[in-house]
Amino acid sequence: MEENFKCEQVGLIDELMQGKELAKQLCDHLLVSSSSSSSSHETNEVLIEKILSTYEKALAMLNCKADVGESKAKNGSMMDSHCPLTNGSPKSEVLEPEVKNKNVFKKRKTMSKLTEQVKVRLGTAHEGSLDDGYSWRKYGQKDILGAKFPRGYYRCTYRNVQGCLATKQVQKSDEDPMICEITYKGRHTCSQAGHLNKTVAPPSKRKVNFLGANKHQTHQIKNQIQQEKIEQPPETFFTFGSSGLEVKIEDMDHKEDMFPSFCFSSPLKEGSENGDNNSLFSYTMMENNLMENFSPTFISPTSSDIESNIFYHWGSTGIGQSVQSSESDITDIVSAPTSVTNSPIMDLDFFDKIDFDTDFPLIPSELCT
DNA sequence: ACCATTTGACCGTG
DNA sequence: CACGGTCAAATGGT
Repeated sequence: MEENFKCEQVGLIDELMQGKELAKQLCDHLLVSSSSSSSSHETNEVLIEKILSTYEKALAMLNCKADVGESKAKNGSMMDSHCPLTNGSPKSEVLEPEVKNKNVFKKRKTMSKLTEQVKVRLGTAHEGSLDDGYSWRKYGQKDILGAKFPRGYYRCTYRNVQGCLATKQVQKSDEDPMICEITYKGRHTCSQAGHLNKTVAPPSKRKVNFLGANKHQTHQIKNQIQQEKIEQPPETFFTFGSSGLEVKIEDMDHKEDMFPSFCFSSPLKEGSENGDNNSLFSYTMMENNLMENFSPTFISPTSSDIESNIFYHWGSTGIGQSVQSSESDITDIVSAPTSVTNSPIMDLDFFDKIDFDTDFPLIPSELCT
């Protein structure tokens, strides 16, 4: 048993290391490509394919391991210590693992879609202003047995146009009506997700949530990431300042499908007036389609007057992290109208701002701290 | 007129 | 059969 586990772990590490290396190469390619006209798309594609394949293997191993681990480490002690990947939010008392975990393995069979649950605390904001960067269209509402509040069903706005099958369910918490539990299902295949960094927001109403990072802030980001990754809480609450949104990302199904997550936030240039306000964005990679999801919708640079950072976290738990942010930032983050037109700023520039080499802490030691 | 939301009906699953 | 999820007609807002 132990042997098996170690073997798998080694294999996993190999795959992930390889993935990291390939990602790095791809990054280099992209950087070169952006300057030279003769960009070798083919090479890039090959790299991407390799990366995807690598992660597929790694995930397969993880899934396999999870199967093994379940019976043996029922209490999660072993998994906890060895691999948060399989237990990102250890014993979260907030979660109702009963429902979620019960069918973990069953789910694999019936559920090709991934799910991710997020808790959002609503401040002054109402449900409608919950914005995760995607545009959703409500298609149903249902009273749920035993729940005080009805559950709202949303699907991607671009479902019909682009065949994007992402959906989410929003339900207010029984205990605290100010808390919304959002369950994401499926992944975005629409342009919102398909572009590495384009903000593809609906024309008006909806807003997107990311602020671009300045190049020189990369170091700062690195440092913060390094610090934060050490003390990453099993669960994290985020607050959307002016809107009063707090987001808590809980790892759920990623117990079986653990994917790296990105966390983009917009810290204030210099300590905010309200330091207690955090903003966040976390995007969890789903399935194996890395690139497809490698596209948290970015905030409109309309807030270009505000320096901001993008934090991403290639985490092991799928849990986002919070970062300080100013109220004004948050306002922008939550409500800044965004359009495709002003987003190109983020195009590929995003990668310029990221040093794959060091910023992608996709290293085994992190995967299994 | 177009688009998003609402809401009762319908359907699949356990 | 009950429940959760989805459909689609009706409704409302712009």
